[in-house]
Amino acid sequence: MSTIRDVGKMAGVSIATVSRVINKSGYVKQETEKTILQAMQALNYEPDPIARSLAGKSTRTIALVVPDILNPFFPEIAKAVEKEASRLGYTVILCNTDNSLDKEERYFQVFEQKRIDGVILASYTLGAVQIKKWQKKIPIVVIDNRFPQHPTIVSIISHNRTGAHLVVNHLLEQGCRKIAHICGPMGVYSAKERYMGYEDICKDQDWFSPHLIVQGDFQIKESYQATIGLFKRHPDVDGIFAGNDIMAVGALKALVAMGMSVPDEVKLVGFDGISIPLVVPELTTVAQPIGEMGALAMHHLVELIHKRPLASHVQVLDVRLIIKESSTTRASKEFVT
Amino acid sequence: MSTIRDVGKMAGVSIATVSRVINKSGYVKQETEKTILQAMQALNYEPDPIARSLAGKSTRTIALVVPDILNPFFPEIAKAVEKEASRLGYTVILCNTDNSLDKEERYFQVFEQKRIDGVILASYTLGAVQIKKWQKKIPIVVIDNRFPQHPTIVSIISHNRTGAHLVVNHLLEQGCRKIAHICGPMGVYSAKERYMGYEDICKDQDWFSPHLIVQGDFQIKESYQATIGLFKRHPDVDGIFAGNDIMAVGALKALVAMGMSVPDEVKLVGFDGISIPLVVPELTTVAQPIGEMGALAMHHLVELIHKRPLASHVQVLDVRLIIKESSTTRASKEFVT
DNA sequence: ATGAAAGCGCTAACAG
DNA sequence: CTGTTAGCGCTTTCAT
Repeated sequence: MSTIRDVGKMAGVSIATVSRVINKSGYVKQETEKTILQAMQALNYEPDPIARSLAGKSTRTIALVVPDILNPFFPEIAKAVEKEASRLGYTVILCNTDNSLDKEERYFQVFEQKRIDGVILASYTLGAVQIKKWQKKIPIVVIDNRFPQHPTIVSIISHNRTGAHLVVNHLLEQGCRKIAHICGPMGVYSAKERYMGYEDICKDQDWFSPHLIVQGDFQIKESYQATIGLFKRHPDVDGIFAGNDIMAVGALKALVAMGMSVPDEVKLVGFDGISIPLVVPELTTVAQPIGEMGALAMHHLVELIHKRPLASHVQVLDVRLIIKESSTTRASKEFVT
Repeated sequence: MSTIRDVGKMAGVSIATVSRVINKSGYVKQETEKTILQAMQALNYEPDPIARSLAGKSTRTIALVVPDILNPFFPEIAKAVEKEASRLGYTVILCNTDNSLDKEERYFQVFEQKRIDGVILASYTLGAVQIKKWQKKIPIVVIDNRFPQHPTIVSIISHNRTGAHLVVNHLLEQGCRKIAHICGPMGVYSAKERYMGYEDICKDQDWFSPHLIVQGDFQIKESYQATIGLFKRHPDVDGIFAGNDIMAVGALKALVAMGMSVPDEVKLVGFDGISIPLVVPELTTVAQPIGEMGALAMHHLVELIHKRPLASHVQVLDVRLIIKESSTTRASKEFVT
């Protein structure tokens, strides 16, 4: 591996000048620049990122923190973030927290130590106060969560409440007369918004009862149990809005176990729009623009890193209802070839 | 942030001595060490990893290369790798290649440049020759693949052929009389082994025909099409062994689309044992010890990094058949609470 | 427009 | 056992 000194020597200039052309900083005569560029080519020179980091500041590395990489939502985020990062010349380190505050704290310490340039944070455990604390030391973009009381926290989120409206209206159109909701953790903004969206529309229906809302935790298992419990109390539920796709899977499994058919007896809708078709029948869901969220998060993070002002700290993206089999009256059996 | 010099000053010793205690290298008087440790505490000193990397060699960073982070198999690997890496004080950078040779090459160039300590490589596109080329520059552990012709390539894989035997025998026991196989890319060792395992047992059955083997590519979509095609030619197939879980999902969707019931008319088995329950009915599958594979890969990689000899270059792990609903005659409907 | 020189914070001979 | 010193490869004033 050749160094900046080799290039300087070959081009007959000082390393300072070489550095200038590497960084496109300061003035360099066209001609000199050309000579240097040629020398770089000839020597197959690549600036050493570690030395640059030590001398300068940036490590061109960002961290992606997710609560549970096994939930397909996060691989999709990861894919988008990584793609965009790669495009921008950044490297992504992956951090799985298992929803543990402790791990999150430890990671952030590592980030500071390793001089990570920025963090894309998906967390339902870390509070606004902690985030703001770390934010002083390192740029952070929050994804799929927000803190309305703390508008200085940059976040990317989608229209959860509107999405919930889409779900409930769709279910009503499909003829449902008793729609239940399996909600996510109420401490989580997006879960709460989805819940409120459900309530917005349902609370005025004559069949409505608060008992139709059961608590999940964004995991399959809990949702399975919740669904079983729900039907013990309300065997006549004919529509379920699950707070995310994973919980919809749990609900579906419960329904099948109880011998109920989807969508004939109960219609089921999820939320997230994860692209891997999890179940048969395929799930109707509200698709968040996951790829866009990841790319946008990366984009905003870079703006933060360069201390450029952001047009808005909170970006709310549109969602759309993807209607599949789990919520529509079964059509004639056809199959695509 | 305090530096090694601050610590030296405070403890009244040279930076060399401080460095010695940091690295536990060379001799340091007990007493001196204590003083230094105290100074480190007092100053809240943390050695700068970047400076260490520049002066020394290791970056304590490894790369995890996966072909498709959306396939749930890889998040499971990622989780295990990251967990073990984190435990060992390593950071993991995530690289998604979309099965593109080009991207893989580019990533390896970045690894070299960034002085990544090692790579855990899941790839079905990179050939043994390329791997050996890179291996000269950077330690590599291959996961879920192997190159029998090139025993110097360290790899972690499981008993795919045996797993396939388990599947076929199980299907036969369940009364299947015509078992098809949706295989993965024949260039991929594990896919081939699974295929051979299938063939080992099936080729002597009176119903056997090579046309019962259809080509998939480890993706849902292709598998769906393959299944449709298969049944056009062989409507009497009553058992399917899919080369991985994702393809089993594709097959299931096709079967449902064609109006066939699983497991009543056709029994279906996958391979991988991904932990997220993908479909209803739940999939019978051959579980690879995914977590163990990830952890072991990380472990071996660290051995390579430290140039310690490996007991064996190729480690083959046991698999086990997980019997679920997709392959067993439907039992009476009970549900767990 | 270019160069000289002083670091960034640490490791690793080498010398005592 | 400990200190001195020379880098690692680059960025960045400060001169010229």
